[in-house]
Amino acid sequence: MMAEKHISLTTAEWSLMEYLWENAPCTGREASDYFRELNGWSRTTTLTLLHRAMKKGAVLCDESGGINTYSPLIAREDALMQETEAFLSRACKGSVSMMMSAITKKQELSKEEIDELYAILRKADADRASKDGEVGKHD
Amino acid sequence: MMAEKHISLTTAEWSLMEYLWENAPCTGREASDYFRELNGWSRTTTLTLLHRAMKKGAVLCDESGGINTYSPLIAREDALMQETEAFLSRACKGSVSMMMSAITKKQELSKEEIDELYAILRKADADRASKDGEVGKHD
DNA sequence: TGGAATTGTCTACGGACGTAGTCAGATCGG
DNA sequence: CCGATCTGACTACGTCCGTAGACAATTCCA
Repeated sequence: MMAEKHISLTTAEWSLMEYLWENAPCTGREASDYFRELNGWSRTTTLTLLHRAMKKGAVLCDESGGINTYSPLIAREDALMQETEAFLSRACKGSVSMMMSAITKKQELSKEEIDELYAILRKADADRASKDGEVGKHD
Repeated sequence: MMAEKHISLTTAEWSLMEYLWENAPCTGREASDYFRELNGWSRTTTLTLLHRAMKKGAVLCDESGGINTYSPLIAREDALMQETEAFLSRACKGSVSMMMSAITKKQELSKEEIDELYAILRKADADRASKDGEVGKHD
């Protein structure tokens, strides 16, 4: 398997990628129209971002037709994991609980969110247990 | 209380602050020695970082003695919350669970970590519940 | 007290980023 | 086929960041 390159996205690039992830292959025009609406970016700003993302290997450009179309080359999940890792090591000494602690202090989590988090944890726990061959049980 | 300014720290600054948070008031010499060991930074690099952090309002410099001493002006917790917020909105559309999901997929959480996370969640849950019940208690 | 060592300030430089203008080449409507 | 558009590549510029050298000011030892 290819060695997943470490591609780190800037804030503007996250915005861009977010659009690409949801709007499959799109033309520069479509993207720039969207971001003109959303952020007031000029057409070339969007194009520049698109190019830089290509250079980073985050975006693919199909030049076959008369008009280029762009698509994401990396999965949202991968980008997010990479970003999360960077964040954790930069600000939390790699400690997940330290971060969660900060989050729960800062934000009012809704009951739904808390429930979701429990579910995620249970799954993580199960995965860990099965891997270790243990029988972990939490609820 | 004063309106906590939004101070965002760069990676190098996090490193610096981390040192300050643990080594109370320290001299430039102490800090630069530490970072020369740790990262190979030259003395002026550390000093520059210290100054920039001061300009941002993250660090305080006491110039009373013959030698300046530096201390953090912001709490680790505050910096972390601000950073977390930025991260959440940049890469997770503000969704905590999306982030946790990414984390659990990426890292192998240890049993201890998972337990800690449960504890944090339970506390958040309790806080939320009590708040819904007893309205009107603010300081 | 004078030179040596320490400390502090100022300036710098390359690269990344956000933002965007310019202009040439491709394309479309008539 | 030709001008009006649209598209894309290239260049630009101010700012931040990581990194650090140069040099001035201060302090210390003999």
